[in-house]
Amino acid sequence: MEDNDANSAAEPTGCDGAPVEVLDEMTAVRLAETFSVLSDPTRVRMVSALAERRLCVHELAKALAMTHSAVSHQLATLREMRLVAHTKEGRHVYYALDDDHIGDLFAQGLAHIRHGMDGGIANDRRD
Amino acid sequence: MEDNDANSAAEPTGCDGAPVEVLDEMTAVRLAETFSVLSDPTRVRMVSALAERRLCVHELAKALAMTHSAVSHQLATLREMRLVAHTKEGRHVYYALDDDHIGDLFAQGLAHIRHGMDGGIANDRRD
DNA sequence: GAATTATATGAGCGCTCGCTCATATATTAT
DNA sequence: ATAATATATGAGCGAGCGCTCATATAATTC
Repeated sequence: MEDNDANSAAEPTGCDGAPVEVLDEMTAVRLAETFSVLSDPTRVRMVSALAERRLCVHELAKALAMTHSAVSHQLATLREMRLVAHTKEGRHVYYALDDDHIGDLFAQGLAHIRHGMDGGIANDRRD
Repeated sequence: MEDNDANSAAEPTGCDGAPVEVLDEMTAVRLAETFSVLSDPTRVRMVSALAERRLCVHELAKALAMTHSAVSHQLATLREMRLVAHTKEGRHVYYALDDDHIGDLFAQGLAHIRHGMDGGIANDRRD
């Protein structure tokens, strides 16, 4: 094995050459947590509904065709992440989006999906 | 509190009034799938590295301090989602980002996390 | 040829996640 | 007070995910 060459095997592309810069773990975790909010269809639809106007649990459950419990659990998660604000009025509790990141990411993701995407192929599903 | 009939109870805030617009299920699923890519710290760091330049599995594994197997599995997932392109050169396989959505979302999410919640410029990487 | 390097992949394990179910609490109506 | 409505929450289950381990394939070197 003549390791006199700069490369070991096939390409002079510097496979082990320059150091690779990777996002630090802490930031990666925080980013992942942020994106995790929209990584579930139910939460995506919740955010889409709450982006329109504030809603109580009952409305949300009805709109999403889900049980109150399931909706309440998801809202609790969003609340713990401080992404929604809740206001109690009578026996209703109204929830509203209270974080700009999520709204922005949702809007950008939606725009990307709805528009022509990268390659210019309008029709999808090709495998 | 004038029309005191079918309306349930507490608030005339239109709790059951106007219909709630929710994103359709198919779009919600596609959005969730897109965001799922960045919902894991490992993939976030992979994308951050691949956003810089193309890398082979070996480099990626080294940069992320992970086994080749784990990296290869994740790359397979990204490949199936058509988010990365792979090029075989000799015995190396180089991977590169091949989807604008992911890069954009990554950049925006990172900007939000780093700068609080302003417009979203910033294309800074680690260090 | 055999050995080494680079990557891919199936199986399996532990963990997390989202849901249902049951129950608890709070508010309003009767 | 009792009932009905509205929401919250713990427990638990099934599914999915990310990793490791073992093995397979391909290219390169000896």
